[in-house]
Amino acid sequence: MILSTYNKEDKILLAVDCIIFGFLKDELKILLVQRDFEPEKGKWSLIGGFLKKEENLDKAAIRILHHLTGLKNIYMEQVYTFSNVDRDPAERTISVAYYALIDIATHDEKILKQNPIQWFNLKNAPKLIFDHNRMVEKAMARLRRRALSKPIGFELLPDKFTMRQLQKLYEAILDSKLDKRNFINKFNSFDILIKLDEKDMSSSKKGAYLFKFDQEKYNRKVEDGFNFKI
Amino acid sequence: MILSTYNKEDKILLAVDCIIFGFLKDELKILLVQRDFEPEKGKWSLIGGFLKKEENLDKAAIRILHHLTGLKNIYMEQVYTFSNVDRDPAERTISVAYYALIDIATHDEKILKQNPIQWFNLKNAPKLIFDHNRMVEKAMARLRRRALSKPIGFELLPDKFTMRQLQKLYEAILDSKLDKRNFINKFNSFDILIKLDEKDMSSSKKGAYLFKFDQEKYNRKVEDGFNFKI
DNA sequence: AAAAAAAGTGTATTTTAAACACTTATATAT
DNA sequence: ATATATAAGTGTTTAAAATACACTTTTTTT
Repeated sequence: MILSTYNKEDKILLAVDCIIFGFLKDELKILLVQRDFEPEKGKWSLIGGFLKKEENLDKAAIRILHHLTGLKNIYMEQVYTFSNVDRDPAERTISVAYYALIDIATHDEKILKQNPIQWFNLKNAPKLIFDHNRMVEKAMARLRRRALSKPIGFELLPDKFTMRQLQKLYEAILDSKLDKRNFINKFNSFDILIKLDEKDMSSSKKGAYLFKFDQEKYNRKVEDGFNFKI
Repeated sequence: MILSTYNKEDKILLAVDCIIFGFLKDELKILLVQRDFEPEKGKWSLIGGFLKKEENLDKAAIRILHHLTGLKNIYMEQVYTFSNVDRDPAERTISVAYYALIDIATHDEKILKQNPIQWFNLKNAPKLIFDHNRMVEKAMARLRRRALSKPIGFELLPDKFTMRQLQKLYEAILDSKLDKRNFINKFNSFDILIKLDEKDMSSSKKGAYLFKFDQEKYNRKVEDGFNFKI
């Protein structure tokens, strides 16, 4: 900051838009809202709102998500700040994109009480307003990078899940088929799973063992990172 | 964006701060400026300025860098947006950090004509104002990640450079010693270097062959990415 | 009793990373 | 002129990780 003093003329509205990813029935999903004010009223949009003067961006993202979905304690992370001059035709705004990861199975009732909000399969989501599709792409790239460098799943899966569900999650995020045995061997080498005595009978006759994450080891792995090569 | 219409009250000043990395004599450096206005006048700071209403952030970063250093066509990338409420004691501002990579040897004269600007070794740079040290850390983490996933060097080294210089650059960025033979073998496997007939005599009696990047192959590698394991 | 459907499991091969030390060229000092 | 000092240059062996790959188990349904 130099050669430029504070100039009121250049004050601007800052928006926060949330790319909310969920995972259900082997599909990555995204939570969208039907916009209820102009411009672009009625079109599908990311969930968003404006930063208030007395809060920081992380807090704004949490507030906006909570206000519109009732959800609390959700994993969120800042992705990128979008600033094209004409991105919002109504007013010069800049938007900071945040992404969130949600386990739909556990949280669904809460969300769907809210009305104009809806989950879409990422692959056939509608065209969004403004630069929101670019935001989704950028968040998706971030999610992919995250999946390759840290464990993912705790935020997106229910407490108990099968190996197959975990593999399908990775396949959805990385958009590629993985070998069942190699995936399990690899994931087991991270040593962050606890095998339960319980089985999930919903998807096969034999039943599939349920697993949960060892929270402490999981967190340590998130810190340390790893290298998941697909 | 929903349930919240545009509210003038929450307009805010957006700053752009630039973390400018350079490389000279086996050391990573950072370009800092002595702030010439209050608050914190006289203290060392990142180079920065405010976004104008009629430009986007990328353009603002380019303008600010050019205005303060005379430099053009410099590699810049957005890093993160910092928004703590009290980050700037004088006024509620939010700052978007950009990092830039500069080959000091080629550009130095231009920069140093400008007065209160100075290169510091990253390792013994002064304490900076506001949250600028956090910005540097975040940019450094980004630079490290970049070095592990894409070739780096074109932006930071002179056109012609020795293998040793390239290795020292990687060592500085990754903050670890690398084995000379393994580094060369690995880097050669990327097939982006052209060995010249020329030698650099400045650092040894024998002289070291100079290399340059094959621009096209380099760019392709930047696109495709790779996995550089240290 | 046979068929169908998903779960579960291990090994051999290939690729990649890591560890490691001597020779070469040349300027400078004796 | 000879010895010395300095950095450059160069390959191979070993260890670890990734990949490719197919059959058996369990249980329900017919």
